[in-house]
Amino acid sequence: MNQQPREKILLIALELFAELGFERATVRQIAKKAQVNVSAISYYFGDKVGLYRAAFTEPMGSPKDDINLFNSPNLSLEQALNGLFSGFIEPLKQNKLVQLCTRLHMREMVEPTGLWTEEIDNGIAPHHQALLVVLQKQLNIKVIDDDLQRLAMCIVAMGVHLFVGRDVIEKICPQITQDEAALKTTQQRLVLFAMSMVDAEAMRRKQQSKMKLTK
Amino acid sequence: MNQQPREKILLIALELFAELGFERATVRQIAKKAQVNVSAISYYFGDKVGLYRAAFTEPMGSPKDDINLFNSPNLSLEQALNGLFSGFIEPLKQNKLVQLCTRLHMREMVEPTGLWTEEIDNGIAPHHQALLVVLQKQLNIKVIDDDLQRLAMCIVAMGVHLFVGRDVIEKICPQITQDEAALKTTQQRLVLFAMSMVDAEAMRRKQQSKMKLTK
DNA sequence: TTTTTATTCAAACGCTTGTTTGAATATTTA
DNA sequence: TAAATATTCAAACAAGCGTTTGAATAAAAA
Repeated sequence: MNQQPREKILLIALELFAELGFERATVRQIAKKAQVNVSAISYYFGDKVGLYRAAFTEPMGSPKDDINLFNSPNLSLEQALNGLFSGFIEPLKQNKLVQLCTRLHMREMVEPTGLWTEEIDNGIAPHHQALLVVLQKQLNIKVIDDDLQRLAMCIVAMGVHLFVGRDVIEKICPQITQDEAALKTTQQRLVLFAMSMVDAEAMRRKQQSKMKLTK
Repeated sequence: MNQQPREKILLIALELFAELGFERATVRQIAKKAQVNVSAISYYFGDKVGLYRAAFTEPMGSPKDDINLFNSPNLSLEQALNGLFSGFIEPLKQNKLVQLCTRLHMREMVEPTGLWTEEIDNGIAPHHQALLVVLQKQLNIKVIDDDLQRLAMCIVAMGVHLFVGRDVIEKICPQITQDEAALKTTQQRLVLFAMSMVDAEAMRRKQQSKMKLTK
């Protein structure tokens, strides 16, 4: 019976950290809701930071697999973008735990506790790099330049906004994420828009090089 | 000499609230940095919440003017989008105070204290509505539907991401927002991408209605 | 069973928080 | 100048925080 209270604390902590943030969520509150004594937290996790770290790290499986969703060499641009955006869309329809995890991660963006910089290095930066390579291939560019960075950033922005702008979306247009059908359509639109952006960038580069030649 | 200490407290509070958030920024810290006694805060603002409210509200002028940047009836789509995105880009190059205000506002998105919902109603929703009307005109649509909402949301997402994704941008591609020239180019790209998205949506609608006819 | 280990618990600790107090000082008003 | 008002200040307050304690209890090992 070692696992039971520890896991219970961990889940409740995840909930409260995600909902309230690190400071607002108190250890007494967590202990009470998890129906354990306050000291159980120190007992199992050392201190509050240790608990936060565990809640932030443990529930999520290793995220190394899903990078292949848009990284595989023989993927079309549309397939790659679908893989990219499904990474944003899927959590929105999956179980509560995943939602809590993502919410906690989003929280780290504005309220960095230090784990966020690790997350950028280990999670986001590789993803972004993979996307850059996909776009680089698609646009047939030799070196990754600032404009490609801009394109990539704008593409991921649409996915990120589904989480970060959740409050706004729920107030202004909750329909677009309310159920699985709506989310599916939303994903299709994201892919469509991203592809149109890639096209626009390709066109712009063509015109730019033409301008250089005539000059 | 009534104004001096009050304004000083207000500015320091804005800085610390923006940097640390409401909880982490303590009144003692604010008082010390503003070189006033702790009780001066209660004296001028009642309590910490009152100070936060003042720091959140007072420094920003009324935002009713800039909605016309993309709302005026005789604007082209490109002009309207330029107006929209300049609202995101300008703060990034303007003085520190505006940056602090926007950072504080962004903070409210993830760490809502209640002022955020007001902000959505009074600031964001009207802007979004205005954008919807612009897009509606451009696409020649009778009623605003979910897909138009998706388009609008994706467009603003690119602007929002410049603030929300600041940490990521500064780690992965700081060049795209580092100086005024880079920001100018970034704004141009945002407009370009947004227009391509509008085009894509127009095309999609055309094909969709064609599909319906043939069916 | 006895011993050892693991877990729970109420209580307390030290610290920081936001806020208040009441006297001291500066400023304005009469 | 004298009275009244506005502002500053060090000190204290109660409350909540994360954490620790040491005894009580449960579980496992001998």
